[in-house]
Amino acid sequence: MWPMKTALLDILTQTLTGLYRSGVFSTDLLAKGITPQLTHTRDKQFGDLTCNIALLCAKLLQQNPREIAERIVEALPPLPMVKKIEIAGPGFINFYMRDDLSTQIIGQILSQGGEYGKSSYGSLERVHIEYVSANPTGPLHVGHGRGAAYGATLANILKASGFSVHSEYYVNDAGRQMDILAASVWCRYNEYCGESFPFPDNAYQGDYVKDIAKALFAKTGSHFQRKTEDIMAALSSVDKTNKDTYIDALIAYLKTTLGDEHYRELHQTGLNTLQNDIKDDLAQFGVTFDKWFSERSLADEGKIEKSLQDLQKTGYTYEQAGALWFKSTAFGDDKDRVLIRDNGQPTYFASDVAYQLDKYQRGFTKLINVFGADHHGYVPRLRAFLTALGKDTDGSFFAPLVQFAILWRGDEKVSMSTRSGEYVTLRELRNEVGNDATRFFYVMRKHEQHMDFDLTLAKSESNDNPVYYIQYAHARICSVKHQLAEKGLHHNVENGLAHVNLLSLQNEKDLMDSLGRFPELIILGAKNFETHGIPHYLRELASLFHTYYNSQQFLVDETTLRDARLCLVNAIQVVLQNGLSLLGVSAPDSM
RNA sequence: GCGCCCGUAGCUCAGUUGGAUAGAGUGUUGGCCUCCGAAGCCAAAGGUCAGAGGUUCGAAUCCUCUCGGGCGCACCA
Repeated sequence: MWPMKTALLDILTQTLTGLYRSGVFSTDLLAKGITPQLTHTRDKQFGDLTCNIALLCAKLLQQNPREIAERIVEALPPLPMVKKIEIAGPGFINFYMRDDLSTQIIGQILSQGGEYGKSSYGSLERVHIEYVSANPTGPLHVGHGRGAAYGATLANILKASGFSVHSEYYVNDAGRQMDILAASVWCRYNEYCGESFPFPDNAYQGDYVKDIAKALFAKTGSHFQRKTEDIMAALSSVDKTNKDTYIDALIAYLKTTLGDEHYRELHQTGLNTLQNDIKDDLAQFGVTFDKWFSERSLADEGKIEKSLQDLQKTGYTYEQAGALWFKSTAFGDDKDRVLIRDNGQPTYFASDVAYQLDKYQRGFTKLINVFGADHHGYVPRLRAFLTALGKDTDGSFFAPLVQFAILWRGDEKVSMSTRSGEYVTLRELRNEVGNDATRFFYVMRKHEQHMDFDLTLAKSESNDNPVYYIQYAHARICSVKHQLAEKGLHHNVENGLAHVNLLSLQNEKDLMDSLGRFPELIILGAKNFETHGIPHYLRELASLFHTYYNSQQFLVDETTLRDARLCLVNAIQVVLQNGLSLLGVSAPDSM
């Protein structure tokens, strides 16, 4: 159906131009930005495809919409794919497509197989997609999981739509949070050595910190140990009621007492352990990246300095109180932002400026930054500097926000706090619910929609999860094929394809219609950066199949009808597989 | 206080970018296995699209306000 639809749309567009040139229409609609649109009808009494262009331009042309529709229909060239055209209601133009058109889709799907659904819509445009990018200061939690599932699925959708996609995880391996992690590891390590120095409130509380400390001790012995009284003495002048200054003082003390080399080793141990853990976790979740991009490498390679120079050339920077500021308010941000702190250290924002510019310099023409919704306040300042540097003038920068998955344990909301270490990890969720259900569940909701994730329901009644419904349809198809072989029968595909016209039941027509919509569904997802259309579509397709299965026997005695039905069933299987594959969900033969 | 996201069936969510009678799942009620897998199918019931204005041929969708929920507002990342 899809190639026909675009072809018909082209013809409609040409017809409108023709009507303007020949003076029938007083206005060039296309020049006014009014373009025809073809949509699938919800009700078959209105045909297969419908166009509302006459209604849209009625005011502009100062004509009755039905009259306009008539002019358009009269001007259309002969359309071999169309059975009937009707003008209905206030002025809709309804197209009834030829019946054999929809049956052709079966042959197309069977010949394309795993390629069916893919298109060249993206024209191999180079897209950079960054997602997850969680700080390596602890294991991924269920909030990160949603971003991971969304980003990976979106990347798949973009690839299938003909974009050249490069995916990246930005590793925040520099900055204060990593120092706090290092300090946290060291405190646990020192405890392990037998010291009784109190663990700071705002250090990372999770048990994984203890594991890292233990491993560090096993590897290095008590080399990093410091006596409690020595630490107390060193920190005696620090205000212990202010958590932030206290932990910063502790970090400064560690850097001094351990020396550069050993501090780096401590720092690196925490980083490596957690990053590997995250990498492993995501790989098991079916989420992999083309590149893990190190924040620290930007500073090491002088890219921060370079991009700040570029930014300074724009004139939108200034110095105040010893710090370098970016005048982001000139571009709609709430307040100006610090680039270089008064202590000479670049901020996270400065790194990100360099990172985003680096993406452009690597030749990407479309940048997608998947953010957690709690970072939405960060987007205006990113847009601000891109605007200042003349990037994103063509709307090449996107920042889809993924809302939180709010966890519920029965009626109780699960509180999430990274610092306190009280949160459900992605790994726990995967182990209890399963990868398939987890991935499916995450992307079946619109990414900007808040999502309720009821753990007790997901765990105790996982059979109710819609992913099983779809997988069951696939397993049933496999089972039918198994039965076919057991009965000693053979599926003659050629014969079936030659007689797809036998598939004339309403249910069969609905199925073919649905199969034909798959490619444009993927493009729609790529256009809007939306993943939830695929799960909804697959559920609907599975539902149509289950209805079909219950109402008709596939393995009938009439060879030709059987061959034709099995062709349809095979086509359904292909689309189920292709669709599930986009979601990173398996299509099991049996369950 | 300011900004962003959201409010659709008892619950969880779709709604083809402003179109024709607002749809699914789940839950409730009642049916369907001598038959390719009952993790399935069929049917019934369930709505002032949070509320009030406005824009127009036409609004769940767009603009304003009100109410309610979530999240942000660092020289943290």
